[in-house]
Amino acid sequence: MGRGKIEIKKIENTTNRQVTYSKRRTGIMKKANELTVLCDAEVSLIMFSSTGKLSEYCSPSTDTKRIVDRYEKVSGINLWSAQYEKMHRTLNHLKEINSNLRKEIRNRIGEDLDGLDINELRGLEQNLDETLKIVRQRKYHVISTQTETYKKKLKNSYEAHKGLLREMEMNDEQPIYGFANDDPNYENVIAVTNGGDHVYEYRVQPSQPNLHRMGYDSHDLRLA
Amino acid sequence: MGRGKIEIKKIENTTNRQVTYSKRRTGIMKKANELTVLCDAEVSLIMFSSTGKLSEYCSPSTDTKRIVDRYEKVSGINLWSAQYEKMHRTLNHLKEINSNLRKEIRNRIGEDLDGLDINELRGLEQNLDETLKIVRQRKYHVISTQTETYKKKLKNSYEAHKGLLREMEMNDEQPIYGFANDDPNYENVIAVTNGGDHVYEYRVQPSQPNLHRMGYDSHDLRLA
DNA sequence: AGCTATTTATAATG
DNA sequence: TCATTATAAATAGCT
Repeated sequence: MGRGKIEIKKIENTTNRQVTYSKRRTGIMKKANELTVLCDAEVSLIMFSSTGKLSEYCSPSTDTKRIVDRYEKVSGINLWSAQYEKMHRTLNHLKEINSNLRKEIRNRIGEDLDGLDINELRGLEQNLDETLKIVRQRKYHVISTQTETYKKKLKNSYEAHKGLLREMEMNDEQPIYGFANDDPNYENVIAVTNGGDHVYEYRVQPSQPNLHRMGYDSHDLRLA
Repeated sequence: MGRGKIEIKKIENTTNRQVTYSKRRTGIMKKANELTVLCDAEVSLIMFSSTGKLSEYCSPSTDTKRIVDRYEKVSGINLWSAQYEKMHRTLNHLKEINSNLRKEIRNRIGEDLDGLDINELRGLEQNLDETLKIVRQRKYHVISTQTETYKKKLKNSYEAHKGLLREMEMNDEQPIYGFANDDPNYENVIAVTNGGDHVYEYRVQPSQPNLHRMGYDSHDLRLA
């Protein structure tokens, strides 16, 4: 429909193409609107020119989002909402799990115990008792491992020192620095480093037990 | 463009409207395709007739989802993906929290202690110790409350019995059933009910401490 | 669904 | 980009 018939294939002349795009874009939008009004239809028309420019028509009674939603439902083609729904369910599931986890932790720091019956309380008590034993075991293990390390370091230090002294004695036969005897009891030195168990028991005791002020980090128990 | 000019307003005759819809639908889809080919454009056209029937055109080089995604990006109008992105971030955040909560619970049941340093172990130990005290306190409170209730019930029972006996005595002056004396020690009866603390301490001891087999429910600690 | 008179869209041009 | 116009294309009314 014009001064001459044209073949339907890409217009290679850029200017020409853009002019044609502009004219036909207007035309198709007019057609879309006429379809909407005459036939009581809902139409969504989205166009990108070859330069990337966006043009849009949508029936005034609705909006693009609703059309696309309806399109998804009717076509069964799954653009987003199914994924979205699934994610939403996952999200709520996770929230519930987290809420339960927080509740359990609260119980395990001695809060919200009112909801537990006598059997649950007994179970929790025994459980805490067992855990306490395990934690103490672990603590003693760590302490003794550290102590062994210190002992070895100190022993190495002593051996090195003794070696240096011998070297000096060999050089001028006049020892100046050295231990009082040849068999120094470095176990005694270590005893000070090791101290006693009470050293490790030192803690600030808040009047209200509050994990957040303590060395062992508790995660925020409020709901996210 | 037809035998007569028509006004652009809703066609009230249903048959007529549907015929016109069908014709113009074909027309606009042809236009959309011509625009795509001639001008190298991307076009998405979604139509719903007044009867709810869906028709669609989309440029062959792409698909509706990609067009709508691009539409969202370019227009800044937020149909799905922004919400989707936001939800995705929330989901990951929740997963992280979940993981941390599980880790904390594992620590609090004596697992995965290898990752904790000596200070954290000490904190955890003290914390568990305090919680244990609170739980025991709560347990004793529940036990004594229950005991009080039992005492009251038993006392009421006894009073009722005594009342009945008096009634019978008044009726035939020949008591048949009754307590051995007028001041029965129902405290003794209760002592059996109450038992001792050891009664409540009864628990199965699994060789490997495992919360799942125990009375106090622990939530599944695997990642969801 | 076809036909065709007529309207409408638009290609070429200025 | 805008206006004009000759012509192609779309389609309203009819069968």
